[in-house]
Amino acid sequence: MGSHCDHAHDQTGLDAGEIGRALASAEARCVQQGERMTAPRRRVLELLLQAGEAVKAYDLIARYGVDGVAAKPPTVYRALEFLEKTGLAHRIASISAYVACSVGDRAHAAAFLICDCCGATEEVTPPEGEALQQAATAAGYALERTTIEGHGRCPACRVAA
Amino acid sequence: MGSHCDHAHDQTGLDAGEIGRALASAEARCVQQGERMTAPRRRVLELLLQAGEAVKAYDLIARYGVDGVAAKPPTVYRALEFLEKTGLAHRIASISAYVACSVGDRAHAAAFLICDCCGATEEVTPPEGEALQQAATAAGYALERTTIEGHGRCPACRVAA
DNA sequence: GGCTCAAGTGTTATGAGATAACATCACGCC
DNA sequence: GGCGTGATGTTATCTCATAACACTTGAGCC
Repeated sequence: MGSHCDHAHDQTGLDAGEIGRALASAEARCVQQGERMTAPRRRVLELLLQAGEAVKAYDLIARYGVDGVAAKPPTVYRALEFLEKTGLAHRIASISAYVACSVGDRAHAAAFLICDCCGATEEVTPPEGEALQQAATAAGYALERTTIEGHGRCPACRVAA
Repeated sequence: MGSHCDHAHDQTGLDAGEIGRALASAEARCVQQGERMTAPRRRVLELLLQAGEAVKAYDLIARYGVDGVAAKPPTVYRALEFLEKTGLAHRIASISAYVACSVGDRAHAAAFLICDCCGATEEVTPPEGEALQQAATAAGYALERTTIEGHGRCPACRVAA
């Protein structure tokens, strides 16, 4: 699952216990915000947590059913929309993929480092935030959300190959 | 062309003379770099310059033929790939659209401000891409390219509505 | 000139990503 | 228990992008 190159990488996915705790915590956050953590939303978040890396929407669709039965696209896209809105997941526009949020926070701006070799993703607190905000202010723009994504090679892929 | 909201905006497209000069300059750059500015590449760049804002690939496909005849998708996508490679155009990932480069430079990193109201786009020099570069270095990543896009409301759309 | 080969183009077909529309269901509220 | 809102299931379709392959063009070479 998720190795696009031929050299070894650290396992990034969470174990079952960690996933259980993350799901419980996510559910608590939802309740606190007056949102509902329904079955499809929980299932999609679970799949994202299990993957531990960015996942394509149609991969989530394919993995959705416990018995290998695929979901219908809107089921997954609606869940993703919800998870994004509540800050539990993010869309990575430059690769059209989705990833579970790795900071325990509520809805927030995010930035990513993406390895073009193995597909690993790392969420970083948006370092450009302030600089981009300044450019926006200078141009008279009222900034509402940002897409900040850096592509390159992760430590493991730099060493290998 | 390109007004998504009902209030007035400044015209952003270039006039015919400016487009002609921009095309000539682009061609000169290509020759200098040992690249060829062929007919489909010139036509797609012309369409981007005429639009003066971000354009969807299939809008370019539809507008490609002088007599309203659409191009075939690969024709336009290949031209876009070339224009991006040479720094004459950029893809804006968060809205799956393309825009002519507004800086006379050769291939370079770019950042954008995008108005969610009217679709206007403004290219800004990547606000000290150093911040993201620093985060990458700290995480051990070798950064190769960046996607930096800010969404919000342009000056005109802030005033109106 | 004429050869050769790499880069570019035309064309068909298909793969991948995402959403519109509408019927039905589940839950909180009074 | 009835009502209304939000969520879900389902079908169909739309948008975005590329694979594959045949053909053409143009620069460099002899």
